Amino acid sequence: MQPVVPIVALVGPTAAGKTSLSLDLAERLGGEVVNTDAMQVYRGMDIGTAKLPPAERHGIPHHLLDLLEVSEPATVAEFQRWARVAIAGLRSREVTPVLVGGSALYTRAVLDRFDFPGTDPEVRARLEDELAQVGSAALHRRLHDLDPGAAERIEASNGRRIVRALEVVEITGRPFSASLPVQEYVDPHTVQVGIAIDRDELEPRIRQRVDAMFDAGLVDEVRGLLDHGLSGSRTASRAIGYQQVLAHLEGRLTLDEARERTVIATRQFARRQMAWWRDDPRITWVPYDAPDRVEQALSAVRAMLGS
RNA sequence: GGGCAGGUAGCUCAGUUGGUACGAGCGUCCGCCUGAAAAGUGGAAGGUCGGCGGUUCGACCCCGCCCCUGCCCA
Repeated sequence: MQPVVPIVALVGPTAAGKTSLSLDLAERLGGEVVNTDAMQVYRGMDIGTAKLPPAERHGIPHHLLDLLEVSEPATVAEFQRWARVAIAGLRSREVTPVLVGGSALYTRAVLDRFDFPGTDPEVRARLEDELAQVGSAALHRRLHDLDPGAAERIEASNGRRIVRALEVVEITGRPFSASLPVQEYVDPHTVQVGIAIDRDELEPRIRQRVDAMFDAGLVDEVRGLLDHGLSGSRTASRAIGYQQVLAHLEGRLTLDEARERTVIATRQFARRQMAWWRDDPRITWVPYDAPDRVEQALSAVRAMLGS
């Protein structure tokens, strides 16, 4: 009989200590790390994404890092495919995948039953063009005619989601499901461990981390990525820290403003992250500062395997 | 010491020729989220309008004094 190889996913807000716990978990489980961070997939985005340098990985292989050039757009659907392939590959070798990353949608897209309807660059481009021309309210009215259910759930001001809904309707001829799917793992042998930390405790850590990033040369990193097409990019240039430093390099923010805006954006991001996981009853939460947090996480894994 | 400008939401600022502050952006808080998700987006809370006194039926807006900030003159 084949042993069951679990899928372990570590979630939690930025700056809570996911990376360090992931190393411990992978070590104890004989696993390898699979990144689920939307921005760490970019080559050259290291300091600002808090990417663990190879020398500090304790010899544990890390997957799904450095896959894209900053000029290339990233998408969830594509990431979902990569991640599932990587996970399947590890499990076939009886290696436990330890997923780590702060991108909640990415993580759910990998673990849960998420089906992304296709996309069509031409349709998308045309709709985006229209959005710029007539505005989101007009497109929302059209969506209301074509797909009342979706229009109901999407704000008339959210051009992005309206465009995507119209695209799906046009391509598939079916309504767009404008809400998240049910929380259901693709593979039942999945465990999610969340790092719990109060926002009061997180705030100073975020500030510290941002300061450290700037001190470590974030501005130079961004300057270097300019040659690789960072500023024109659709996704990479929006990353927290990068976006603000870019604004500084373009003279729209002072260095101090860029740093402060980065702290604020990170704090807001952490809030959004927590909102994602708060309503997922499947997550086992361990306090960020619990001395035995590794043990707690491991027992969550054992509990799942034993059940 | 004198002159000028200014003191309105946590911050930066609008505004009312005297009739209950319509405020805005940012921040904060709460929510949404299926191919940009470190993205996008909805809602809410927050103000003794520098202080004291006066004029007036009524002042944040007028008058006086005072305090604070910036600039200029001495």
